[in-house]
This record gives sequence, C-alpha cells and structure tokens, in this order.
Amino acid sequence: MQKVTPRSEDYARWYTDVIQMADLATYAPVRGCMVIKPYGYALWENLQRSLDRRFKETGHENAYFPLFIPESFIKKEAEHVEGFSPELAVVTVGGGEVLEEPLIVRPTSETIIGHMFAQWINSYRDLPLLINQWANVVRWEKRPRLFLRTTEFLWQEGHTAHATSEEAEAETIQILGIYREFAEEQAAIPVTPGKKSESEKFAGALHSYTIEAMMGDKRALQSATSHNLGQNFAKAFEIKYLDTSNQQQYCHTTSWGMSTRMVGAIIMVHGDDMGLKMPPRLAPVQVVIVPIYKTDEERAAVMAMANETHETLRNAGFRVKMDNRDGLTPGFKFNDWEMRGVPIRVEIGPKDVQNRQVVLARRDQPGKEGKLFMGVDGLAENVSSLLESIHQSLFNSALAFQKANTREVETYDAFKEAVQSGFALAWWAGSREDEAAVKEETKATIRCIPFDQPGGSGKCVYTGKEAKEVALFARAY
RNA sequence: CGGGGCGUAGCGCAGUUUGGCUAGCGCGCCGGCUUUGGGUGCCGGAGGUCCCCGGUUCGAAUCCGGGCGCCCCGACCA
Repeated sequence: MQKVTPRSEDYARWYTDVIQMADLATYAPVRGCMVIKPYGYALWENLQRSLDRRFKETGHENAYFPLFIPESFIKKEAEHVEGFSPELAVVTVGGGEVLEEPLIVRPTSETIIGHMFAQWINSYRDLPLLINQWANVVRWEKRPRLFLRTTEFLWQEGHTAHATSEEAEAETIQILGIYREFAEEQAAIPVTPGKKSESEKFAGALHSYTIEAMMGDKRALQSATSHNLGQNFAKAFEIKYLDTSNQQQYCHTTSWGMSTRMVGAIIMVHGDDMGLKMPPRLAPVQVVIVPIYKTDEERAAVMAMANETHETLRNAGFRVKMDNRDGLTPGFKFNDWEMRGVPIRVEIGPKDVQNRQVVLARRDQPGKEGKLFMGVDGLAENVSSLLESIHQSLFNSALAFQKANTREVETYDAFKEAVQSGFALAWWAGSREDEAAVKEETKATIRCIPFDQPGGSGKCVYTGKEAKEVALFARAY
C-alpha cells in the first residue's frame, strides 16, 4: 500500500487519494459519477440515521416521489428554471419511442412535490404539511469532484407547506438549527450558520440559509441549506388552502437538504496525511481490535482475550471490528486502520494477556503519545469516555483552525489578503454587482451573512457606504 | 465550454521519438516457506481486445486519418 499525497503538496490529490485508499468510494465508468463502497456507504447510513431521527422528532414524515419530472413542471417557476436548466439531464426516448413530453431526471423536487401538495392541501387543517424524502438527484455539473459535486448524488430533501409566512420562516430556521446541531455534535464540524446573499440564494427562493464550514485548505464548503420559498412555488403550482373565514390563501413553503457532500466535509475537516479521522459518533467502525502473536500457543491465548474483548465492547453497544486477517503484520494493520480513520485501536498481544490489560491507541494522537494501557475490567466505560474525548478534540481543533484562519478586515487590501487563505469577516453594503466584482477580483464570495452579528454599523469594505451587517467571505468549493 | 494531461494486467507506470524476437516493471492477487508490539523477506504462479474504427506496411502498442473516454486547471453551478 502506498502513501497518500501530502496535503501540503497537492490538496486536491490528497483528497482523492484518501477517498480511494480509505475505501470510501471509487470512480465509476460514467463521467462525474462515483461508486460509494461499503465503508463509505456505512458512514452515509450513520449520517442518515442520525438526521432522520431529528426530522422525525420534529414532526416530519418520510415519503417518496418520482425520479422523473415532466419538463413543463420545471418551467413553471421562472427563477427556478433559469437556475437549473443548464444542468438538467433529460429523457426524450422511452420504450423505443420519442416521448410526447420530455422527462427531467430530478435535480431537486420542489416542482413535483409542489404539484402533489396542491392536491393534498385543501384546508388550513391540512397544515402544516411536513415531508422529507431520501433520494438520489442528478445535476449535470461541468466540473465534478468525488462527494463534493457528483453528477448523481444522494441526499434528503425536506418540503413543507405552512399557513403563514412566520411559520414558514420558523420552519426554515428550525431546520438550519438541526443541521448545525448535526454538523457539530455528530460530525464534529464547527459551522457558521447564516443567510445567503441575493446572488447566492436558491433558484426560486425568498431567503436561503446555510451552514458554512472551513475545510483543511481554508476554503469554505456549504454543508447544508434551508430555503424559505415564500409563496413563489405555491403560486406556480396553485398550492392553496381555505382559511377559517373561507378565503382561498396561498401556502408558504420551504425546502431544505443535506447531501453526500457532507462526507466530503468530514474528510477535509478532520483528515491528515495519514488518512481519514472518522468522527466517533458517525464512524462505521469505532473500535478495531488488532491481535498480535507469534506462535500457535500465543495465538490461542491472544485470540481468546481478543474475542472476549470484542464481545464485551459489542455488547456495550460499540461498533467493533476484529482484524484477524492472517499474514499481515501488526504495523501494516495499524497503518491500514489509521488510513480508514477508526477512532480507537485496541492492540492485544502476549504481554497484555499476561497482565490482563490492552493497549488503546487513539487516531487523533498518532504514534506512541496516543497509546495507553488499560485493564480489561471497566474497558467499556473507558472506551466510551475516550470516544467522547476524541469527538471533543476533533471539534476543538477544527474550531481552533477555523478561528485562526478567520480575520475581521476593514480595508479592501486586508480583505484581499485574508481571502487568499481563509475566511474574512467584513462590513458589507454592496449590491449584486459589487458582489460579482469582488468575486471577479478575488475569487471569494459571500458565504453567508452570519446570524451572529456585532450590531451597530460600519463601513462597507468594498463600497465604503454605511453597512448594517457583516458578511463572511471566502473562496468556496 | 476554454486550456493541459492521459488511455498498455485490478491499480500505478515503462516501452511509442527511430515499426521487427514470446509486450515489460512495481504494487496488488494466488500457492509455499518465513515473519508478526509501527507498512516482513524470499521462491514460484495466474492475469493482456496495448481505448475503438479505418489506413500504410511483409510486419503496427509504435506511423497516418478519424472517433470515443477519463482526469486535472479555469469559467459555470449549489
């Protein structure tokens, strides 16, 4: 097995190396598409389970809508069609015959779900309608990258309808809170929640909200979005209800999503030159056991204790893997599991059998410093607190990195320097055109207007006009 | 869509300039021995439409023409 390209040498290659060497995914024989391998899919499933639980706890229900959307549906909302038409995959032939109306392979499902909502909603009593679907979508991207932007990707898309503008806004914000909580508490990724600028918002939305995270190369990644669609789609699809005074009213709708892109975030936020670091709460394998022996005699004793340990930890509810592969040296296995990012490795050798102890090695502290001896008694408790501590340490170092590379800037010169490598926080009162000019000159865009504002006012970093809000700028994926 | 690179074993590549013997190497894979507390070593073996089509030639991975595909950088996009 060879080593990954160091991050400092070529970050993009490091990223694709890690994905393939850690066995998360591989290129498919179709341009821009990937095969998610079992280890990568297991991570996605853990992520899915965790998010799904949160959606259900807040009253949402899962459903499933068709992969194909009639072309005319896409065209009903003006901004929506303009935003998405360049990246649509279109089916024109079915069963050997040219279709009367082409079918779009869904790039997102606002339109077809809007069409169904119009039929399902009649009365204020039908509201709110809170639906989520887990699905694949297709966007014909010009420049695909594994997990970050693949032609086909997996995601969840929530779609809700409400009686009032206030309720729709509250839903949009609530969901963003769920995404933030998920990112921080499950994936150990600190994020900046905020509002999208006019030019960055979703095609057809009133407002878009986002959580932005800083990757290991100091670029930003939009990790999830939540949109208040206002009445735009309700009007396009006639989603109406009768209010208590028997008046027809348009609904206020929302949509929100998190995708397999999140896997890319996990790789780029935590990974190092030895490979992945899986956040413990989502890790497909939380603990790997590596038995070490020379003779058959040793093997019998070591395996007995290794199996006992395996069972103890499994019964305690951990995701445990026994690496009893023959013919591979311990050193090889250590490196292999470090590449895969398993948070805790348990080493058991003849010496440990004698002393009724094991060696625990933590992935976030490489080498000897991360190793500690631990008695077999009470192992499960110790593993539990160690996993917690690893989660915290991953989160803390990601947060420290983000803070160290985020600068508050007042002049445009300082701004330009800051966004070369990192985030810049700056007062902003510019127009859409100003934003485009900044992008042209620096490649940086407004990632969001953070919820967390200093208050008061300041001087816009670009126009010099009086500004009431601070924007977060960065180069983004 | 613009620029660059590449297509030869599962993966990474050499060979192509200057056509010629049975198409090689490393990793991985299979078998055996050896080794095992930080990427063991040795021996043997399996594995190929040299991207595709056409042409030139006694002879093409190699030369000529056409096509296809993928990757990277940029523009676009969320």
